[in-house]
Amino acid sequence: MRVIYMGTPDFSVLPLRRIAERHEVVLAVTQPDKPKGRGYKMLPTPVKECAQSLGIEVYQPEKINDEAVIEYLRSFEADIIVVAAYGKKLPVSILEMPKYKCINIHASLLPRYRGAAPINRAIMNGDKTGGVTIMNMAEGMDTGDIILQRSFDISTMTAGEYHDRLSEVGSDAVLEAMELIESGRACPVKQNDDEATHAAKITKEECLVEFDMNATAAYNKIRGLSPVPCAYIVLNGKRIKIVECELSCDEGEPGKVLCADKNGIKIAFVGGSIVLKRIRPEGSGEMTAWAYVLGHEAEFR
RNA sequence: CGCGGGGUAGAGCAGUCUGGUAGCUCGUCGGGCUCAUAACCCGGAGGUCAUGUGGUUCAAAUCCCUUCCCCGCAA
Repeated sequence: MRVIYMGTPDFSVLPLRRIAERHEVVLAVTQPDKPKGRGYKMLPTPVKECAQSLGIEVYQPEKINDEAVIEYLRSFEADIIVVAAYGKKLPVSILEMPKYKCINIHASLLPRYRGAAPINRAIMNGDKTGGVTIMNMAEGMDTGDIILQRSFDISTMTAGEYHDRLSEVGSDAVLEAMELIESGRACPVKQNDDEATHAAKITKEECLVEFDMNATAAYNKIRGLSPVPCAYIVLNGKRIKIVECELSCDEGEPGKVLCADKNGIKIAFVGGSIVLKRIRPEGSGEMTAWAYVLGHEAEFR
């Protein structure tokens, strides 16, 4: 099939590669480069980088809902448009454009976790099962009919691990869905809107983990925010991001450091405690919790 | 030139303000104690203090300047 692929972040890279192996990707649409990162350097989006390395033409319109842009897309005469975390809402004129319309890879088991941050939210809520959905795109946010879903256990994953797994599973699923569509065997199923939940964007304020919360909830929150944007605590006045931690049954006065040794830094929460394993102190890179203790002995005596 | 922190032994840090023999904890190597140990005791190795044949000085990790790299914030 002739495919137009639309996507932006890392999540969208693997599906693009896989699709390009089996189909003719005639254009990759991605967000414009923006000055970002330290020193406001202009950085290409991950999808742009990938597309260029594959020799696929890249298109980065500022505004997607624009007559000239839409005409340009139409000129490629694609059979299908595949969208994976593009980052902007598409107008109906694009959704209806190709013969096989637009399909989307969404990182949740719809109708749960429609919206911006399905991966993080699923882990933060302590879900046991997660997965990916391939659907026909509709006007509403992630409301399209479901072509197929793939689910798996996520009860011990971090958001980062879940993200990577979703990217793989999503790649296989989208190829399968494309086969179904091309052979006319796809039978999309309507979503049950009553079961829909919304996965709101993560705010910075949410990343602060306070000691008066339940230990299990804190554990889920930390996993759900790792490795980005990354949960943090304030210990001895310093912000410390938590990359990896474990749950422990030991109890104590919330906020108290129960022990700090080679296993990590154990801090009491409500109804249990959290053992910090790998952390990222402010102004410094990632290190083991024990290494941090060695360099800040006075604080842990 | 968006704001800020940092580069000192394999790891994490102190020392820099107030220049004057390079320190701490861990690891590592050797030895000891022990039924035994990740515990304890003794000893050792390991640094051109990121960079510059830079500036100031009798003397620079420390003060001034150059370049490179890393990180946090913000987007």
